[in-house]
Amino acid sequence: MEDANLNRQPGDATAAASGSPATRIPRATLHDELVGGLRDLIVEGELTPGTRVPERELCTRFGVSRTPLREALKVLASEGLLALLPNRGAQVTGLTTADIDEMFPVMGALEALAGELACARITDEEIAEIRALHYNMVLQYTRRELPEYFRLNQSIHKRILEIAGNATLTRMYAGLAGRARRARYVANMTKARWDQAVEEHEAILDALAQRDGPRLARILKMHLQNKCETVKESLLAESATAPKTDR
Amino acid sequence: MEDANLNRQPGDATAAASGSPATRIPRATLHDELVGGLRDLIVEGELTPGTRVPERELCTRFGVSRTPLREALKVLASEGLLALLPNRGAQVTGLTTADIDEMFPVMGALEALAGELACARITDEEIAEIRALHYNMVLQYTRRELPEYFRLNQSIHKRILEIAGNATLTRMYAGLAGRARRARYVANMTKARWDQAVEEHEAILDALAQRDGPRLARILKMHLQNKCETVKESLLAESATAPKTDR
DNA sequence: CGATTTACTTCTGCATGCAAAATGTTATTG
DNA sequence: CAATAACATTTTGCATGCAGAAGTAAATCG
Repeated sequence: MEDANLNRQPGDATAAASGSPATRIPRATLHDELVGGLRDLIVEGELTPGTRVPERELCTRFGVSRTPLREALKVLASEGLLALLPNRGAQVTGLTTADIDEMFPVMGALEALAGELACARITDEEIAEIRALHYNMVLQYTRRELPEYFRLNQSIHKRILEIAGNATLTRMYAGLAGRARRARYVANMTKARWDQAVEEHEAILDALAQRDGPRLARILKMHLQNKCETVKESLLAESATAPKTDR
Repeated sequence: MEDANLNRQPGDATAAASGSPATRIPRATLHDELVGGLRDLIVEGELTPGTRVPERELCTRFGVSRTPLREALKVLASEGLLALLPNRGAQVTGLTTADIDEMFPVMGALEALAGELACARITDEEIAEIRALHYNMVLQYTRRELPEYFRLNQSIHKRILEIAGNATLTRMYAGLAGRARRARYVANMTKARWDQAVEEHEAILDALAQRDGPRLARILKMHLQNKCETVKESLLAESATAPKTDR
């Protein structure tokens, strides 16, 4: 139906200028495309927190006019990824440790709920699926393949959310996780933290396999608490090496 | 029906500075004003679910052009209050019992977290404040003053959220509560449900006063479960009397 | 010289314009 | 007379235009 290339009619649609990681997933509508594309730019860190969002530049980048782009900015602002300064445009919000301290307890509560719901609904096949993901993840852990480990880790959490079968829950969690992901803490995770995370994931798998909802909820809540600490450590370490202006 | 024309004047639009604690605060920017105004129209039920949102009409109503109005529509769509149909504009989303079944467990998890956090932070003065709200609410209950009861009820829940001191949590909860409020179940609440709610609120006050976080969490979770049933009953009753077009 | 004022250049926020799609209405056909 | 076709009208989605605010560079003054 639509080209991944977003060329609009008038003459000036300057396609991808400098090397951008690009957005490969074409959404249904231009609006969704822009929201997704911009969100990626923010999460990937291509737009620096604290700096003004270059509206015109992004227009040429995506090959659209300001109207749809600004619509996307408003949406992202409502998600908390941007801050709208009156007469001063949009600004990427930074992640402070205070933000992390707020977000992770909420994510913990949501994941705990997801765990409980999932235990009540999970099929044997799904348990097997999670188990496969888990041991693949453990494999990457032993190989010290951080990126792949991280990807599988995410998959497991995402799959539990899906199994919980609550779209609202999934959406709320995704919103928070999207914001939290900006911290990109993986790079700074210590060995001890990594060991701990894997251990907790063993317990998660176990509780799931036994369909012990309350236990899984407790484990997940704790798991998120530890993740919170990991992210904060990473954030502090990063701000120590690269003292950027945040917010 | 009243006109909500917001006249804009350049240079004058800056916020009403000197901190006046007015109950009705006009939002700082036009964008926020529109988002809030439209959200009210939806929650109040003035825009019927399932029907197309009359873009042009709303423009004249609010006295703005389509650009800022459409920006607001996109935001409300991202909140789930509207659905965007490609080339067919926006449509107010209806609340099905399935939606309710999804939303209330999430709200329960969030309120439970809020209760735990609040117990750890609440001051004696705040306990006294909640107690005052509570017994005022009970008074309205004995008077069968449903609207005022409902308002105070909301105040208590909101206050607990505030005391929890987690802005992210408050925002997420507010988003869900805003959507749920469209059910306007108050009118259809049975006496039994009302009695039960007041009883549970006694327990809430008690747990708060004792700063028993885990207990408060349990109570709130249960409280929300019951609220979920109440809302669904009301929704079914309403759809039986007024069988409108769904979605 | 540093600080302020002034002139100029973006940039933001909103209004308007326009082509394509959707919708509504009348005409036509079997 | 139901169904379809042809046309007119409205609506949507995006581009563009424009006044005013914010930012920037030059000029003036102490």
